[in-house]
Amino acid sequence: VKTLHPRDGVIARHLRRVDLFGGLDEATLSGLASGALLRLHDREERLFERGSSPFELLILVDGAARVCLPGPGGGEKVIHLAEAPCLIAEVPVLMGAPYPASAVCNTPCTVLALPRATLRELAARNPEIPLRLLGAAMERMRELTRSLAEHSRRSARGRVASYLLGFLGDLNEAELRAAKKDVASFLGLTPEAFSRALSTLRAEGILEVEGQVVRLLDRAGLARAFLDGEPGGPTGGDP
Amino acid sequence: VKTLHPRDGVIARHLRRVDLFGGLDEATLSGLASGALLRLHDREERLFERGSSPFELLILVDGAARVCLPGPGGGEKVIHLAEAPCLIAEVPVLMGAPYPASAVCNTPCTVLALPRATLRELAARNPEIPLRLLGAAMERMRELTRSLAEHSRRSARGRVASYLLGFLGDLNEAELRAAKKDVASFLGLTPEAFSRALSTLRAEGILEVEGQVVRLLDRAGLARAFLDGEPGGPTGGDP
DNA sequence: CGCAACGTTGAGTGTAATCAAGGAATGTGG
DNA sequence: CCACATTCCTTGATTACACTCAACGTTGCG
Repeated sequence: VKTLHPRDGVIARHLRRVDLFGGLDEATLSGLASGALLRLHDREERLFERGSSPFELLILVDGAARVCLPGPGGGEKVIHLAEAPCLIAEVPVLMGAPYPASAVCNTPCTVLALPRATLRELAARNPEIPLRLLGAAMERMRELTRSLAEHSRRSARGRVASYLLGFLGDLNEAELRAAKKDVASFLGLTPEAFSRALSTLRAEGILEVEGQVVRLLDRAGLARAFLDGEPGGPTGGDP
Repeated sequence: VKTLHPRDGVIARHLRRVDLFGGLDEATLSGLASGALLRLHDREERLFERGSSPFELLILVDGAARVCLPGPGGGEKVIHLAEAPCLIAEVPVLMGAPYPASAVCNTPCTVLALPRATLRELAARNPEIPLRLLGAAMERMRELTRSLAEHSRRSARGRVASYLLGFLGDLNEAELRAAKKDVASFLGLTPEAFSRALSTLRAEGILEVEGQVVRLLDRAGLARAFLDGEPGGPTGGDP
């Protein structure tokens, strides 16, 4: 870990990139900036530990991290893949409750840390802030329920296709900012099963994989794979 | 649906049974009570629909319900089993965001509905309230992450054991307040797999099942079943 | 009194986990 | 700069588990 002390303008610029703070006025932003710390973390460094108490709001401004629960056999189950710019574990910091999971850097990460005291002070002056944090929490929740439903899908193929569709968005090329084994864990698969699913999709000419870069060749094909294993197929209605 | 208009005292008494409102002062409670509606729902009636916007906070004061996402083949995937007394979907109502899932009564339900306007008004006067709601949201989140991790467990046996341990708590007899097929769905299993898992545990003398009533005979045995299929078993350390 | 939904059991199949091995990539120390 | 170690990724063979399909007993409801 390495803490930087750049001019305030730098921090404010980082803050503006985060959706959460995008629309705030200059005064509030500089207030946030002056209370914040900028830190650099190496790969595999831990941002926080499950069970410990948060004393600052973490904002990932650059890099990627994974949020995971300790698995039974010493392994870990990834429950969230975070990519900058985003907030991490905003709910615990608001509540003062212990972290429900641990976070580890997948790449070198630039993190903005906002002490609870500063956050509360600013929240008191600007009621917009807690509402936005709550909104972020809501988003996280939606994502978790989606993951949960997704895990009930039968085929590995379908789950991988679903993930890639959400991951690629409108682009037809993107980089997995996590080890494949971690993506596999996130999807509730073994690394082998994930690798095989990718191989199949590649063999079908649907995509190309080069290291961590995924290139989409046939969006319709991926959409078809996504529907794989759906019992009823497209449900038209009951006669 | 049937709306009741009991004396205020009745509603306040219901409110006090909910953890969320347990510690509030009389004035606040009666304020809440006067703004609330008491409703009775039949079995299989829907409390709210995925996608629609919440205009009131729902408090389940009696009965049980399931929260579910529409499955692909017309089926449904249960993501939460709610038992009175508890709050339902507190985050959407706070944010004004659409419900991420639907809720259906498993049994006849008594529900207290608190309009958003009333809730906000009270929240403004008593800052304790939004904090408590946030706490409830936090709890829900913790549960979701737990479920997610649980779904990665290999064996149906282990998942069922895990669920029962949490479900029974300190008691050694409790009633599933949901159809077995819904519990199965919640656990990410088919009804058949769930039934078989229960059969196995019963055959081993670990528990008895009578309709929806589960009686625990061998807590240590259930704990052993819970550890079933753990790759490393109890990890002592590396030589 | 039938109808429908649920729950249980049986038999067969398929998919993903497991075990095993080799190759590629990354990072460390001489 | 190169040997070495470690981790990750991939592929193959095998197995085990849960899903599917099917039949039957039961319960509750119209």
